Amino acid sequence: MPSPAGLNAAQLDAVHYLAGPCLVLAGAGSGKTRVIVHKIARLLDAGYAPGQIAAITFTNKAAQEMRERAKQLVGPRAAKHLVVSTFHSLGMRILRQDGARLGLKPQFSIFDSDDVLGLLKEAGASTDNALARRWQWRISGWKNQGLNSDQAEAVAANDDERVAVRVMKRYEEQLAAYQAVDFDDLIGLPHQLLQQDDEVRAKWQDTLRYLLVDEVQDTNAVQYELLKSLVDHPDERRRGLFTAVGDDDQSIYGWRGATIENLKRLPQEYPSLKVIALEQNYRSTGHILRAANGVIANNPKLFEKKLWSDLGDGEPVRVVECDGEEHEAERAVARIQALRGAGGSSIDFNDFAILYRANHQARMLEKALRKANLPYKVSGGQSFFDRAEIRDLCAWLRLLVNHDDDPAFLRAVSTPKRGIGTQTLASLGEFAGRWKTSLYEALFAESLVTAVPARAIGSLHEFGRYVNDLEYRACHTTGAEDAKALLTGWLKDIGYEQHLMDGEDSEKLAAARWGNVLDFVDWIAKRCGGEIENDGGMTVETEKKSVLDVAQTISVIISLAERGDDQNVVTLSTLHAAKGLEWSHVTLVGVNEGLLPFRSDDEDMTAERLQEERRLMYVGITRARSTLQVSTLRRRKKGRDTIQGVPSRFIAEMKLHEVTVKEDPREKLKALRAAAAERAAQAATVAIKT
DNA sequence: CATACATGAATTTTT
DNA sequence: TTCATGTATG
Repeated sequence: MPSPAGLNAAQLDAVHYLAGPCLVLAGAGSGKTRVIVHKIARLLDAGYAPGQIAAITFTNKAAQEMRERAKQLVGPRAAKHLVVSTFHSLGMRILRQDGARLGLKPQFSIFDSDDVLGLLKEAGASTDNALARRWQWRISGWKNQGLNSDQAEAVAANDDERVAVRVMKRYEEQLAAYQAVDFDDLIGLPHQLLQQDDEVRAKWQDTLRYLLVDEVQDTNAVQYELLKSLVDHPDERRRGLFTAVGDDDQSIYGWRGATIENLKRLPQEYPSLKVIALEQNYRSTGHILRAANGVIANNPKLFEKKLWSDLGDGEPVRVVECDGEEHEAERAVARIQALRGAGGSSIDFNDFAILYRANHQARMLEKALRKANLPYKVSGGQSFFDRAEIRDLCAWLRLLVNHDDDPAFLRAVSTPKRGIGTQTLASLGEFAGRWKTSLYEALFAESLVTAVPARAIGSLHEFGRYVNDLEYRACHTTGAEDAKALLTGWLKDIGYEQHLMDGEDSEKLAAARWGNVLDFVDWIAKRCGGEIENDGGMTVETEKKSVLDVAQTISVIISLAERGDDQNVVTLSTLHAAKGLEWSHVTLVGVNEGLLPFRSDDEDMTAERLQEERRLMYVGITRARSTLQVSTLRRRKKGRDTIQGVPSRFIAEMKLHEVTVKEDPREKLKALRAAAAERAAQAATVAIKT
């Protein structure tokens, strides 16, 4: 019985319960974003100011979507002041404002994982990428448990870990010296700050009075603690004003520190916790949902919850047995062609997704799609901001924001090459190390002449002066037009276009890179504001920002890469990257023992691991709206030999009554016809990749 | 001894 | 696709 707002009974309960802590168990496709957005509206009605309501998500994309939907419901005016942000950007906000209490200047840099890798190699005096990755992984794991290097030392279990602890100690020193933080610190440091500083905690508790947390099942230990320190108000009446939304059955990030313990702790630590389950699924048909329920029923339950749908039975789930990966890819493509052919090509490419466990499985699928001339995109490919040219420019911007950001300095100073070689930089680095200053600071030291030859000093000073001047201008340039002029002037000054031409042997590739650079410039200029946003009739004037302001937020914003939602193409995605998305027609490939559930040779499969794999299967199944095809391999490659493929146990768990489809000649014929029609159509759009 | 090319192998990902 | 390792050649 839908309410005027179109919410069902459970959803209404969730929206209207404001009195205390609330946990919403939102099954797949049960309309949880709707609930969050309506709850925001309800909170506004109840007298909360927009700025007192914070909605926390994991990804920028989710935050953006939530803000957008909130805007539609409560209007742009209120939506503008809502705090809708990721854990990390909230952490950044807290640190920028109050990080000084931890000895952090407001302009601190944020190191991304490549910077961190470089730093760790330095800290551990190693050039081995794989080794440094393992350190990075280990150290991040500790940090996600809330451990610093001293505490990690106590738990280090073997020699490898003890080495990692040593590297971590050195790494902590480096970060402090550079006035930099890594992504984990964006959670850990705010938490530490709120713990140790009552004044700051009181201030933030007063600012953010009601918290809505999306995907709680994905929080790690430190994120949970951060939430607690915001929500545990000393005044009993204001304690625990939050709504946590999540689904224990969709917890698939245990391997990166997310812990389902957090969901168990909630009812214990907040005895008055109101638990509401959203069980009506608005996405999938009966066959699909029953298969999903069948699989997940094999996991132990944390909370009782069973999805149902009134969309009818729909099509049965198809299980397809394939000879090998190539055959499987062909059949996945044939399925798309058959459905499109059957629907008179009225079905968009957008409605199809092929999902797999591991990235490398995309290769064969891409090949088959190209051959069939179907447009596609590979989600989870490297982002716009990972490209070398964009990272070059980001390094410059970071250096402007924080002169002590040494990795940024090193990248900027040699991009493009300006007569400052490794020899000079090594001497400068040694000098800076001796005096415990940043490279940039060292550059202006009088005694530098003792360490670096005069000729090199000239180039260094020139660079330093330029950076200084550029910073000054960036700080005083606001508005899109002026920002663009400044940025293009800068690119010209440093001769970046020429640099790209020199560095690339294919002129076409260089031009493509330059195109990215120009996109990037436009993107920054746009964010410098003065922009009129159009919101369904309403126009909102956003504040103008300086180029430096925008530069400050860059490493936390990666939304440009997500463009392409509007392209009408087939999606290829890992199961992990598919979470939260949905398509009418989904094919799950490689549903074999060893692949899904994944089993590695050197680690044995614990019950927890298997359960997470099962949840992954569950996530995959529940992505589908109307049809689902699951394919298995009769033979699959392992190392250099081919082994017999064993269908995944999850297929049996779906409890399907249908017989496995071996090969359907009619489908093949339909596919052939569709393919012929398709051939006349446009060429394949290839994924955004270099 | 160093560089260049070929061959083979590959969890999952965000900030 | 990318990345690392190994072999062969200069």
